[in-house]
Amino acid sequence: MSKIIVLLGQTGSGKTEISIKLAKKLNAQIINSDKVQMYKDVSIGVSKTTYKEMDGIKHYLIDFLDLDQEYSIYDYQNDGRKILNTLIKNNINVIITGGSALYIKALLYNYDLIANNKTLCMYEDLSNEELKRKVDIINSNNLIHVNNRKRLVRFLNNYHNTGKAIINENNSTPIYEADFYYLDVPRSILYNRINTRVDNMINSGLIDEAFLLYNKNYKVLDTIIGYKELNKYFKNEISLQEAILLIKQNTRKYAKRQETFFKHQFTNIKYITLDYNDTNKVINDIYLSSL
RNA sequence: GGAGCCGUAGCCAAGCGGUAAGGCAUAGGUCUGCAACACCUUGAUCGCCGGUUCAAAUCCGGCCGGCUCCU
Repeated sequence: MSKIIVLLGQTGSGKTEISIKLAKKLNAQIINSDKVQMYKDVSIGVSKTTYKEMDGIKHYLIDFLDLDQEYSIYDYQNDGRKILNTLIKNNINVIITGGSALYIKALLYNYDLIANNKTLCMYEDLSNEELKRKVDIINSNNLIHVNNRKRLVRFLNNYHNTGKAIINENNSTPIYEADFYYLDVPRSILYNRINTRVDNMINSGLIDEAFLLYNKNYKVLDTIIGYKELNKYFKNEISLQEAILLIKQNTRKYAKRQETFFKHQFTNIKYITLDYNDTNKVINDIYLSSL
């Protein structure tokens, strides 16, 4: 019977290396669950796992999307489950790793997602208060904050597309049996790693990579850390120094959000303390605990 | 040596006599669809000393520190 291991960890925690070494040990294959790693043409800024780093381990759902291609969490759920089912059928162990927790949830839990559930109406003529009132009428138990316009709009679109007033119900039943591991790294160490990683990205040519893509005007690039800040620099809105500091800061903030979200969403997590001087120990710990 | 301006939380900054706006950062948190998103919560007694006043970050004097100009 194949095992499913979910390797959680903040950006910069070292998931990639651990996942590949673990895959070798478990004879497993890897499904990527990081939204930005799915895109082609961005590599330095997203720390895309290179072919060399993969070291012969089969990876799925990585480096396959065009930057202007639409791909929703619904698509991911579908594609991911197909792959997962095939691997299970063939008795192959699988490791799921990546920073997009919501994608992992949608993949492994009973999330009812509907195809083509697009945001058709932005409700630009309504104030936050008016939007909130509309949402309250449809579902008085919703916990969406008045100021969270993006979520309010999404709720209303969702309702009109599906007729469902979804509020976080029935989403915590797992469909697949999986073990969750969280690479626990002390805040100060993680932040140092993040800061030096950004410096390394710059030294490895991130500016050139970003500039090339900047000229092609892909909209997603204004949402991806590393590219959105450099875009501001290319537009002469900030200096290079400011852009670099912003990249570091935004990455740290993202890591912080990941931490709260992982801990909040996945209740059966096993925490693994990471010692960077001895990563083999971590791999061994996970390996033994997964048997 | 003289003249002027300035000194408010880690940073930026409002207030100009009635008991410290706001923004950013930090920290904590929320979360079913563009999720590396969006949102919530979070702090000081105002350079120091003295004076005036019922009351001073706000007025006066001295000192310290910074900036600009003049000789």
